[in-house]
Amino acid sequence: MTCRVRFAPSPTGNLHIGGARTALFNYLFARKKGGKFILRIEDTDIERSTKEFEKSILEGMRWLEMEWDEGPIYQMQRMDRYKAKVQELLDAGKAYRCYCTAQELEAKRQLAMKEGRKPKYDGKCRDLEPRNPSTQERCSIRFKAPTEGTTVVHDICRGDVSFENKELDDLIIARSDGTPTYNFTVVVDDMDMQITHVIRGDDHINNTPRQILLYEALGFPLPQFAHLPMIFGPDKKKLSKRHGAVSVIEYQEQGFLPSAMQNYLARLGWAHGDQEIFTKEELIQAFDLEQVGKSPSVFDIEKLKWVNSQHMLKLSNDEIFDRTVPFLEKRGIKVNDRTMGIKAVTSERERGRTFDELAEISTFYFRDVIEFDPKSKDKWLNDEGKKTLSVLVERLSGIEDFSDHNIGEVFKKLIEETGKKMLDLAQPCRVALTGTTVSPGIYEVMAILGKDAVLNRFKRAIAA
RNA sequence: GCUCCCUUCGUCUAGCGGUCUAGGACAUAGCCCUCUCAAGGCUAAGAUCGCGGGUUCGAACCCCGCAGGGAGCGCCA
Repeated sequence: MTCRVRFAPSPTGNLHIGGARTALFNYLFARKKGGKFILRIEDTDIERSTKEFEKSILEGMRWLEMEWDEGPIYQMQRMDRYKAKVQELLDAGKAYRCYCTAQELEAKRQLAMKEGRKPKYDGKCRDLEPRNPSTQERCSIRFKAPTEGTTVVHDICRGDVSFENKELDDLIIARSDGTPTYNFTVVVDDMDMQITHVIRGDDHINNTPRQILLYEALGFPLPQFAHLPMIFGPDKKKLSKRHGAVSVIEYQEQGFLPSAMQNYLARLGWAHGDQEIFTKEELIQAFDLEQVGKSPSVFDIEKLKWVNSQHMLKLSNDEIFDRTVPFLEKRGIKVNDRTMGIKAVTSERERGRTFDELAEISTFYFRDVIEFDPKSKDKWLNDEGKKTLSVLVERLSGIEDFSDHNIGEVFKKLIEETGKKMLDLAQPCRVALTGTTVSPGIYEVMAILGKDAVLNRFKRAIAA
């Protein structure tokens, strides 16, 4: 039987880091096994679901290159199917109508907590004589769960986890407005979609025994379960807005590569020996659910940046440039000369760990007027520095072919004549040209900028 | 409170009874390279394997307690 897995986000927020990792593991598993990866939108929370969030989730999926084979399937379009299944359980006596009000239930919950009991439904309506539903009295439908015995979850990642059925209560499968609830729809959907492996976050493990009971009541064979450990923020608390960027699209906006994000996310809770850097193909090849760890991991942006830099190193200069352009444009820079642009960005490529960083440090090439960093200016654009620049203006003007090599010759000659150190020549140039004391090799910078720009910037620095 | 789960350097992790005086990676520090900064190379520091008991000739790995952390306990998903 071919494997069928699904990712089932609810469109009540953007695709966040944790969701993306879950999606990725499903995706990798499906590809590795030659199975199907299905996308399902769990949009039954009408209050909070929006089309915008759904679009954003799909965008995130596409950005991370997790192509789905089927779907998206919308739960809202399957209402009739759920209702039919609820009726089936009702007819079989495996579910019953509950007339308790939400307020009543909430009061009982509070009381139970206060008294140190587990706040579960007391079964008040469980054995009520069935009333005539046509009276239109508001009621929810509850699943009649077994009160004794043990339900064992055979989990691929964590082994066997057992629950006493008496700890589980009669969960509501349909609200009083007739709409089905999560634990019920997941089961019906996974059954109908013939899901073979349910791979999801381990915040769902406590729901799993209930779902197993539902499978049994509905007379369906169980899928395999795999619960993935959570991803935490630096404070070891569940990742949330407080930790900054949680949504994957924000990482796209920060100039990370999809392949790097995949790589980093895959290594959270999973490892393949000592290997750190993986291509997508390598991930698919090496991925194994049984190797997934059990303990939660902390999301570390620094390591993500490093992984990203490693993936950037593999790109061609053209590709690096093309991916940097949007980030230059964000800074109001329009690159007219592509050849020059490629040279400029290439000269900086090892200095940026994301495309956003790369764009930032490359801007000086494209601005007509650069700003001097105050500290750098004080240190290097002093009388001595300006004198040096003046001499250079004179010497450099004489160069016809303004090349790396020829510029270097001028510097060497000047050093020979004056006995000055290279540092004392290079730094004033750097500040004059880039505004800071950090840049690629100074000959290279000059050659890329071109003679006119260099001389203009020198003159402006001397006058500053 | 109750139920379930987790626990190896600051962080991600390797380890699946002897090869562990615990390996790699990020971050940190230093050195090399060098016109600055990166990249790259080398080195250092950093984990009494949460704690306490067992089992065993032998335990990070198996068992039992304890502690800490997390998740769930919704007419949310």
